[in-house]
Amino acid sequence: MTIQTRRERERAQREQQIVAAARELAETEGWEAVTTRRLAAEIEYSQPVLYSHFKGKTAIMTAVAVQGFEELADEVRVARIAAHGTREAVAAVATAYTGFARKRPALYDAMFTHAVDLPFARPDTPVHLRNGFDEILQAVQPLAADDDPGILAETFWASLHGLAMLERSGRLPADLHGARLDLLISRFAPAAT
Amino acid sequence: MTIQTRRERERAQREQQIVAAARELAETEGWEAVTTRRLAAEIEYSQPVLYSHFKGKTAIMTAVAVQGFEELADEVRVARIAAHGTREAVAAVATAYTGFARKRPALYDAMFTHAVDLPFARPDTPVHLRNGFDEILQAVQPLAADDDPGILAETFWASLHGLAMLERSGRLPADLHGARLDLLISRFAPAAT
DNA sequence: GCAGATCGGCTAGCAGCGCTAGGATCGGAG
DNA sequence: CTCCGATCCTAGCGCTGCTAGCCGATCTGC
Repeated sequence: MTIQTRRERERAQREQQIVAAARELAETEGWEAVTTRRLAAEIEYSQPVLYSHFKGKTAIMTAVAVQGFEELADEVRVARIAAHGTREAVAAVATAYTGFARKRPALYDAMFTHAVDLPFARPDTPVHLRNGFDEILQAVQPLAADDDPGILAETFWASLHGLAMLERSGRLPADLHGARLDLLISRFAPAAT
Repeated sequence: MTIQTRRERERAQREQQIVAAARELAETEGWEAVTTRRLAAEIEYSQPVLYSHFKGKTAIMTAVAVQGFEELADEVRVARIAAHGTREAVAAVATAYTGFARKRPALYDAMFTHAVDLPFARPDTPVHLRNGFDEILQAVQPLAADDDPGILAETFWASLHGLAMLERSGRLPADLHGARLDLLISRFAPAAT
């Protein structure tokens, strides 16, 4: 009994090690440096061990992405709660969101460019994946007026995501990030609100 | 002389063949199916021939992406010119842009997810890459008010890109695309303009 | 306490990838 | 006719994700 629980604990630990190693490697050297051999060396086990934990490499990347969604939601929540007033909350959320994307590009990539088959926009969407969206929803809800708050949140989210992506790939000059954010907020939360 | 020109012509043709084959393969089976071997078989030459035309596989993908930028700019231009009034032009541009992304997902991916090292947002950005942006700029310019039109166009572009990407990966329900687009336009081009 | 089943992790290898070295072949020039 | 240069191919390198099959350690039943 105890032996078995110890084994399960060790196994769970190792699984976390794998995810952590993948994340760290991706964040320091980019996802193209994350190979199953490299990962195996990092956790000091042989390569096939990875496959007793995950179905494949993409499953490992998905696990990293899920971590990312949790952290992103946390950071956005903290920023939103600290802000006073609707417009400030929206601005705080926007800044936190794009800041996260800029601060952790590899993680953000795992979440939005790679792990494509996560169950989003479905009734069974796990809470971890919904939380980030809910933060945006909370922030922009007062601005909905006649519009559906959900649609509004989706659209605002998409705008933030688009900014993050285009800036990250150098398609938009990075130094004007603040100006773009200001403009976006001015269009969604006009004047004094 | 004539022989040499014939050779050059054939060579240019073959180069176009390669790009066309890469694009078609990507659009029908996805980019993961586009391998240099597959490509070589498609043009009925051996694999190393590809490398006498392009520096590597990514260069081929970049060539496909450039084609995409030209076509996207064309489609957006046609839509914008056909529209009357500022708001209608903005709506037309938005619909054409997101429609292109939905109609040609592989091509759009090559343009924005893969070919990362295209010279954007720099003084020497080639016209092909600027044209699409300029169409957006033309459309939204009248809405700038006190804001910089360039910043406005960048932000609007980012919103469209974000919508396209999130919808494509199933992170936003596809059937509400129109509602999101309407809302976005209502925020950038309010009421009767 | 010991034989047999079970499980966990390893070594080795497969098919496929992007890319390249080196040789054959073929056309034009002297 | 011979040589030379360009063109294209075969073969192969080092890497990838992934898997088959073995082997030792541990757990189970007698």
